[in-house]
Amino acid sequence: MRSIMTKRSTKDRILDASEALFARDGSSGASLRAITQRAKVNLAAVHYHFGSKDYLLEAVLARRLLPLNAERIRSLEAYQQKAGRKKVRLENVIEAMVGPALRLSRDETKGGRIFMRLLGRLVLEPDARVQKLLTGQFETVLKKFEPALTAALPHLEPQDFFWRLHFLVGSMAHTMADSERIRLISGGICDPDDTEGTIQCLVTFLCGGLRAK
Amino acid sequence: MRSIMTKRSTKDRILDASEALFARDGSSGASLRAITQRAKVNLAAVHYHFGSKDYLLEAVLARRLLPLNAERIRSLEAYQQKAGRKKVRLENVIEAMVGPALRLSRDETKGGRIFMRLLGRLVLEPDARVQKLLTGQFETVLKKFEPALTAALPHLEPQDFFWRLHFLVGSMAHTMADSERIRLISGGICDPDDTEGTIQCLVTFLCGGLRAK
DNA sequence: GCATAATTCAAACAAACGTTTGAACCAATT
DNA sequence: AATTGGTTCAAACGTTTGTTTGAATTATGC
Repeated sequence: MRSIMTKRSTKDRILDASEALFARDGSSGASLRAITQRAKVNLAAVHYHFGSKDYLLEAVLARRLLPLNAERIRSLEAYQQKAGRKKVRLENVIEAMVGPALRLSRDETKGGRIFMRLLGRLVLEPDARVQKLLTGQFETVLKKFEPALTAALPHLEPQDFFWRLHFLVGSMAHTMADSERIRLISGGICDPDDTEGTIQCLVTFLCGGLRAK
Repeated sequence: MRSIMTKRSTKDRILDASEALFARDGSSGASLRAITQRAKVNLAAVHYHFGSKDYLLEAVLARRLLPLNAERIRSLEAYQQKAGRKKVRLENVIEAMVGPALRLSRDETKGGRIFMRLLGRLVLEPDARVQKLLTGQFETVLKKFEPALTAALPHLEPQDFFWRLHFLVGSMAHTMADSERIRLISGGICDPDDTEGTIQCLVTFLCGGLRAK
């Protein structure tokens, strides 16, 4: 089996269906019955493979988030190596931060905007377990990026530094999570499917904001 | 009645409790039983006064959103009047856009961060009725702001213009909705309770980003 | 103070929820 | 061929859900 007609496993089918329905209906709005029906899987399979609905949500997150953050760090290290003993340009640091995330958010074979919409929703969900998982992930990334960022922005006071980092996260999250509204509001002028164009546009905006005044 | 010991009406008590629980648990996670219990009101009162859970959510939104957008437009018009026949500075246009929203998000007597958290959650909820209400509100505001914005950013091509507007919304929404994480991540350096400081910091960042390149 | 309307109340409704159970199935090992 | 361990299945568990009902209560107009 699984040679050419690669039939996805029960676990994967549940993860895919959960990702889609958690994103569309929220973590409490999506029912296990709807999920298992979409996955063409028995209702009890969720508890057999994941233990509970909460653990299922955790698994959905971990599947995408761990590779994403690994890729961010890998990308930053590549820029650092290319820069040698010089410091990395701000544009490159920001690209390493938002590029992988935006590429993931546009890669439909890896959840794409579906997962990003879910992520956007969960950021504001005060469920303790989810919050711990998310902020833990973010702090891991921040730890790696902070030296390069402060080096590229030497004149920025700590207070402004963190605030602007906060604004950065907002722009990035909003762009990842909500990719169709921009098309609507711009009257079709902006194309969120042009991933690299979007990234470049976002990086320019963010660097302008970070360097301001 | 209602002279000094101003006892809030059943309707208002329901709205307040709904706002809090919709924000904390999501629009499907918050149950009418939890809401009516918090409001110290009979379960059937929701259907008597609002018709259904969906209409209740609409009422919760309308109560804050209509005055907010009116205030934004009022503020922009005040800057326009002060500028006379000269064009309004970008900083002032942006302040008129994000200032009222951030002040509302910090005004606990008017829902404050509770309402903003709810708003942040609903932006990503694809429920048709909610989406129509939200984008309708935003377009009303955008119609009023677009001339002043393009005048203040004459060198920006339409595509960049709309993208950066999109990024602006993201930063603003994230700052309004999630006011405690910044304190945590900055290690206490940033104080989201300093509303005017936050606004100024955000305006600086956004103007830098909008003017970039 | 009576009649009429507006509001509140406890109780019940069917439907949907997450979770559990125990038997059935299937692929491999002995 | 029998046995084992992992997996799937239909059915049921007890709660909780949004909503409805009809009577009780309170406020309003005359």
